[in-house]
Amino acid sequence: MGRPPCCDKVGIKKGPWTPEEDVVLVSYIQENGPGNWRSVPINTDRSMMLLHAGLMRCSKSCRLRWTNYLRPGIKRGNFTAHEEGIIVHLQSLLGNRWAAIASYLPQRTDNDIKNYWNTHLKKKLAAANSSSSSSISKRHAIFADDSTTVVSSGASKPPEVTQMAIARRSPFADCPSSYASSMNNISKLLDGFMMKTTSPLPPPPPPYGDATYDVKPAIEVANPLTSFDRMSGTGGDLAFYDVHPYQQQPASLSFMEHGGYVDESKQLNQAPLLSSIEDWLFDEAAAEQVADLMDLSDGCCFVPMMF
DNA sequence: AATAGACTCAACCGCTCGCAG
DNA sequence: CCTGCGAGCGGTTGAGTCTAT
Repeated sequence: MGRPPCCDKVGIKKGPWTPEEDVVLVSYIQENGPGNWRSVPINTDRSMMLLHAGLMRCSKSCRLRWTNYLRPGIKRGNFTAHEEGIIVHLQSLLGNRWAAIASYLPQRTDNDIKNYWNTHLKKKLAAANSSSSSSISKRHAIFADDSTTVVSSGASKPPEVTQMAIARRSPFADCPSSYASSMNNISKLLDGFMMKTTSPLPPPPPPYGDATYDVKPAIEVANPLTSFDRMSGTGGDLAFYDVHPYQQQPASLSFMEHGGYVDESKQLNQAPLLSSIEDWLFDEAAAEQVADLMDLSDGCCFVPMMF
């Protein structure tokens, strides 16, 4: 079962992406838009090879790189206590459906959330569980097994319905504006790339959590990525994500037109239907219990509309 | 200072889903 | 309805980094 891997082709590069490759991919997406992986230039070969301007990567790898790293609006670095609470809350509800969880935190990628869960939150919850059998776990029977995929709190509604409601309630309109868009990261990256043409050693990309990496730099006029503002519609202020569930007001659609978050936009058009489990999801008391369980009170910024 | 072990996270792999022909 | 293909998802891996000894 399953199809042969798309990257078996001889000559297709694998492994870490170089800044040069990022630039090539970004340039390509600037021209063709994200999500058009099917329509990437195919060089006489019907395989999924992206052979654009010398980028020898398969489309799968390109898509992953774009969605997990280069996509505009991605927040990188430390997860806030608020985000942790949301993730724990949603994981208990949806199980390891990281894409669904990520749809509620559009600035985080499913990969990022998955990694963070596996490396941080799982341990936190395990420690909390071992120390005390909390009321939250009793109430919802959710933290006993990390691989839980079905919530045992009596939800009869299909997960996708729940997802829709979750997506409708995106709290992003309330998110602080301190998020760094990956556009800025790319801008930095491009700076490095361009400097490379004049200096032998471009500055290495700052490490995770580096404040300078997250602080919005001035995007140089000469930077080809400046047009990302137009493409993404964010204008650098993440207006794209400003989707209030009840306003039903489409955010900037230019990015969606290129295939970004189409699912969410579809979901937003669904009629609101709140099950009891969804009520629980947004139940303030439940969230507080999660926060207590995880001891997330320090610097916590639970958004009032959420919790 | 050197080394081993633990940790992190970007990227890959295998699979399913959905659509087009 | 069947088949093939691209997109997307979740699990896993392994190289790089950090920390403890």
